[in-house]
Amino acid sequence: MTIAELVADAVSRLTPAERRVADVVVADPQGVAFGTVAELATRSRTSGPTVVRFATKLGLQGFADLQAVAQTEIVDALRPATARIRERPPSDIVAQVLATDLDNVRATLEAVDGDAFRGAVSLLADRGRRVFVLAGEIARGAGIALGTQLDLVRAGVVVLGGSPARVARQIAELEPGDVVIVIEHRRYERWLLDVLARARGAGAEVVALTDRSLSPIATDARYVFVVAATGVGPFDSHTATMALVHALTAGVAARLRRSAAARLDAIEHSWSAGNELVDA
Amino acid sequence: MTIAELVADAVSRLTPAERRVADVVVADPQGVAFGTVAELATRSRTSGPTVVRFATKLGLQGFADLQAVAQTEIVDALRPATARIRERPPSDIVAQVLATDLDNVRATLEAVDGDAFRGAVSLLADRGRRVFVLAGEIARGAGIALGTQLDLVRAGVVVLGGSPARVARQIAELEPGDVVIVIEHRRYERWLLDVLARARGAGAEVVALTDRSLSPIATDARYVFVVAATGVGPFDSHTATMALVHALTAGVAARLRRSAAARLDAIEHSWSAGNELVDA
DNA sequence: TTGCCGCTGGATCGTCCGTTACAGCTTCTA
DNA sequence: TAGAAGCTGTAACGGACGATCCAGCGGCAA
Repeated sequence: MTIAELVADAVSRLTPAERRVADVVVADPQGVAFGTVAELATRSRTSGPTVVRFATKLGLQGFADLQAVAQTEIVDALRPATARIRERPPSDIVAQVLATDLDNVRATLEAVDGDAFRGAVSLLADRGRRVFVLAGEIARGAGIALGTQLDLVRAGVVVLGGSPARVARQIAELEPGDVVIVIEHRRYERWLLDVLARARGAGAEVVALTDRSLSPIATDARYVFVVAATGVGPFDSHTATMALVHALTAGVAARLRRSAAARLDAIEHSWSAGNELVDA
Repeated sequence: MTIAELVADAVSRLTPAERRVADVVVADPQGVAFGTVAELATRSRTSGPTVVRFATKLGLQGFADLQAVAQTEIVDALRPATARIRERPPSDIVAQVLATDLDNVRATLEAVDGDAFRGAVSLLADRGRRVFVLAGEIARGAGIALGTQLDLVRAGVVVLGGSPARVARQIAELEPGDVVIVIEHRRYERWLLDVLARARGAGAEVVALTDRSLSPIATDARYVFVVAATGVGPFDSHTATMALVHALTAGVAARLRRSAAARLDAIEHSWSAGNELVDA
């Protein structure tokens, strides 16, 4: 039962003063959810008792009940399409993924702070700094996508991975000012945290893509981007991570326009010389 | 300033009990907006004073301030998403990626044919068939994501890659009925087409994720999924590919529910035995 | 004009809230 | 091992809240 419906049912039994309360309530249910009796009384130019009587006329116990209804209404409205879809029998997985990932992408990119984005792009586009991509097992796909694309527009990109020994060797080359971009979700892999700590100790600038702002990954990171990763199955979704990678690489490419074009041309030339691509 | 941002800024200065409060607050900002100090204290297994101290550590006057921030956040969130998108300047790359990738995901998943999806899931969930993931340089990130997640729910998953010799050796093991899932966009890599032809010759069932229905990848494939890959920068977007991977793995996990759970438990057990994950 | 009835808001009550002071406890340090 | 510093919850306080009581007011019929 929404507030509007409750009011509509009771409106014929309301006194003039109560009707003024009803007007205010219907026009601004948020005022009921967050406000007090006194506030509502003032806004409707009535009094506390009138507001309480209005609530009881709707069939509720008192103002507290009315407030609870208003709050429930807001929570329902806030619940993303995801939650509503999830309540249905999971017969159509594709539809669920569609709703979930649209929410994920929207939430993730809307949460991106403009300054942080520009800052991260600047770091990644600075050819004086090398870039180390550090991703856990489950985020490795996104990490490799990022590494691959960055590598196409600038030199000095290293995707950390393989054996611990190999990672140690790779990280040993890190110099102060180099960038570590780390992608990892909760249940953080220990080796990854170790490598990250070592990199920080060596003076690396850290850019973090993670699923919670409170993650240990985000601690002391220069820039943090929180990724929405709600998954339909047993796993997190990495769709939003990929969208963020898309944004970052597009940003870097835009920043490096001239030199990136030259680099792409060179790569292109090398490919066609080897006849390694088919255009069909 | 959102609550998540405030918390992120202060998290390093928080005590353990305060951090428990932070977890609850970040996980459920609505609880702050509508709830009370006592409620938050109970839910975070702390006390009233700890909750208040937490609020002051965020730079606020007290809990009342924190609640006001939470309420503002809810009011903002209630405004339609389109209004928020339009607040960004059109030059903003993040906004462009948001619009583009939302379209990509929607177009891709809406174009998925139900029968093809069920058929592909059946193939991938058939533990009698091995699964070979074949992805080009550009799509390797998505391929690895698919391979990693499939590997968590079933055995016999191989991500083809590395040197041509290694791929040749891997593909030599392919038996009729095995599944090759290929992910590649236009300007197809020659070696990939070669491998694909060889696999088909060996009796593989082919599932293709590609950017055009007329692609050589799609020819003679058992099931084809066309991915929308419009990119903002110089590169294709792989966001929609990731969404499709999400759907496929969720489908396979649902189909293999029992055995997948057992396999996940075993993997989980192995992880925790090695103390390789950090939960914080 | 008088008496009645229902509408309305001021005044008051009890409760619960957020806040603060303080003491017990743990954990480092010398 | 003794001491100090910091973390944490209990207890108490002041204030604000919703609910209730009841007097005043206006409209209406006789």
